This record gives sequence, C-alpha cells and structure tokens, in this order.
Amino acid sequence: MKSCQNSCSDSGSESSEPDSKTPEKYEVATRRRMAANARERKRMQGLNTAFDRLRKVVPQWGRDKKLSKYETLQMALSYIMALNRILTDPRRHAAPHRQWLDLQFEVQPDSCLLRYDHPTGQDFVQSTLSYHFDPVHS
DNA sequence: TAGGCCATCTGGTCCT
DNA sequence: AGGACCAGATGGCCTA
Repeated sequence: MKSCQNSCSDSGSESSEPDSKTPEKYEVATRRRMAANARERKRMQGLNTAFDRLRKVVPQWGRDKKLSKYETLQMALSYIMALNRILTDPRRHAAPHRQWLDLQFEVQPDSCLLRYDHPTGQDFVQSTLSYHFDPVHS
C-alpha cells in the first residue's frame, strides 16, 4: 500500500537522530530501530490476519465492501450478543439441540435477522431475532 | 477536494 | 537488554 514501505522507512530515522556519540553507536541504534520496525510490521500483520478471520465469521450486511476494523469489532459484538440471547432463550431447553443449530441469516440494509425453530407443545415454530449494527459513540 | 481508512515509523512503557 | 505492546504522527490510497 505504502509507496515508500521498506525503502525510505527502513533506512532509519533521519529526523529523530539516535543518541550516537560515535558512528559505531549510531549504527547499532539504527540497526535496533530497523529491527523494531520489522517486528512492529510483523505484529500488525498478525493483528490484521486476526481481523480477516473475524470478518469471515461475522455477517457482512450484504455489501461487497469489506468491513473496516472498527465495524468488524462492532459487528462481532452485536453478533455475539444476539447469539447469546438465543442460547439463553428459556424455550430452548424444551427443544432438541439440533433444532437450535438450524440458524438462518437474513441480511437487511441496517440489521440482521436470525431465524430459528423453537417448540410450542408438539410442533416447532419459527422465530426471528433481529439485531442491529450498533456503533459505540465515544 | 475532503474525509475515512490504513500501513508504517517512532518513542515510551512494561515485562521477562 | 531486548521484545511486546501501545498511542501519536505522517503520508498514501480511495471514494463520495
């Protein structure tokens, strides 16, 4: 993405001069900085990989554009809370487990619908549970 | 062109 | 001492 990645950046910092009294110390400091930069890049790549994995298991609202990191976290939170509401639904205890695994998603423009079956006496009735993308404003 | 999003660099802090 | 983590700064890319 960055045009100057690994070229201008890894050459060390020119603006913030390392405390180097001698060329040797300067070189050591520069080498350490470059190593730290590389570690930081790797760390952030790991973080981004985790975000990608999270995006894959979170509803995408039917849009082709991928969720931003912030949206991904908010969506994951809403999604988990919605699933938790289903799992804690008291009607669930009367149903075979498999029925509660038959979840279906329906994506709306600004919300998501979870469909699932629950028992009413002899029969099963389909219920829906909607949840909304609910960004937290700071 | 402005604003949003992102990658990268950097210095500080904490931990092993 | 060195690595991990974090937050701020900076600059590039993309879209409305």
